[in-house]
Amino acid sequence: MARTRQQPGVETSTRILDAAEKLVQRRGFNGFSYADIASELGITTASLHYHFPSKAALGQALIKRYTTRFTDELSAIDASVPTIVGRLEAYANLYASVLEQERFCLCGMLAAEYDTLPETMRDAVIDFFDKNEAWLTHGLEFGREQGELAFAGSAVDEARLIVGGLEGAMLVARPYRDITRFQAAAVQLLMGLRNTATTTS
Amino acid sequence: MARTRQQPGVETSTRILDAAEKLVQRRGFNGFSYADIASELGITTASLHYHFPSKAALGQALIKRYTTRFTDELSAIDASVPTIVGRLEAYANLYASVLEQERFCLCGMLAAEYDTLPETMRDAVIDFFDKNEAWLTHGLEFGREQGELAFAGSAVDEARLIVGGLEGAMLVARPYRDITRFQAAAVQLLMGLRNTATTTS
DNA sequence: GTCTATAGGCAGATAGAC
DNA sequence: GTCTATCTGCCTATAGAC
Repeated sequence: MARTRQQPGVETSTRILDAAEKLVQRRGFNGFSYADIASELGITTASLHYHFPSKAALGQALIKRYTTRFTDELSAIDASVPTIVGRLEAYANLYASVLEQERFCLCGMLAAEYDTLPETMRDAVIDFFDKNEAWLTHGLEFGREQGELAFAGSAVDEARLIVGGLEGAMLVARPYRDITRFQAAAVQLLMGLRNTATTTS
Repeated sequence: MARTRQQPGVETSTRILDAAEKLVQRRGFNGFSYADIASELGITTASLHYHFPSKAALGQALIKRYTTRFTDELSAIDASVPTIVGRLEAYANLYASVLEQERFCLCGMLAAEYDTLPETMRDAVIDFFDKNEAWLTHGLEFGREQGELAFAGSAVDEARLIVGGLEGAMLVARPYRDITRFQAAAVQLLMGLRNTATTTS
């Protein structure tokens, strides 16, 4: 019915993942069916099973691709943004761009549904959060050593506060359809980290 | 099968709401069925429809009861805890007690599933967050006037940061089955509000 | 790779007896 | 209020033709 325009050069498996990703981020893993993807792509559900034999397999592939894309973007930030404050802002903007598409973080959504997920998907969700936490922790430690940042507790706790804070801000902002709620929270979470004591020009 | 022990004095509708509430908080509104409630209570799904004609009606009743109970607890905090810092700690403990039962906030879960919910449930979810925000905003403003609290931005923004921060901390802590992740985030969110400049004995 | 056809199960919901 | 019986529809998944 509401089929998207054909993209001749794109692999069918990629188009399936794109459609499924959007559906999970908006409706949850338990809130969509193979029929939803099929109607959007103009193929049958039987064809979907050729590419992804089970919904669990599709879900696992979804998280894996999402995590890879995300960590690639983190590497790109490291390579292009010199300051830690700038990197943290770029990190928050990754979340903001998801919200702008009227979606929730894929793994935030799956964290809510965690109890109902197959084991392989659970492990992949944890892996996503572990990698977020590791990247942030490293950046925060480095920023504090450099004197660019200042915060009271441990870098890990600060990293977890940021991940949870951004996920929660997205979660609550979405029903209100108000991106400024997220933006305000992101600013507050990151502003307090700036070291205002020392001289960094 | 896994039927809970009979509670002779408790209304059936109450027992239905209790079972459904637990299921939604653990598995989501799209992650449970009438059959789940029926087997837990030892009655049939047809009986459930006598008490709640549709799943949407059950969901709406669920949120309404949850919100009422929550606001009652907020009133009890106001009546029994003198300091604003103490009230905020008690507020965070409401969330912590949910997590201790291996559950997610009912409305946090429904916020994730928001796009799939019937209209009446959506409005009730928004109402829950509005009431949280209003109570916090009032407390924060009062605390700042009294000199007990100190924070840079507006009270509303600070309130929204706290709601989102606690919801997100719960969301991420649950897959890890690690309550300390939530506790650490809660402490960090509230600690920074203390006014360390003036004299409050 | 994609299709038709279909299996087998579970979903929410209703009618009507007790 | 709770039951049995049943409806209709949707779900994931498979077999086998093209």
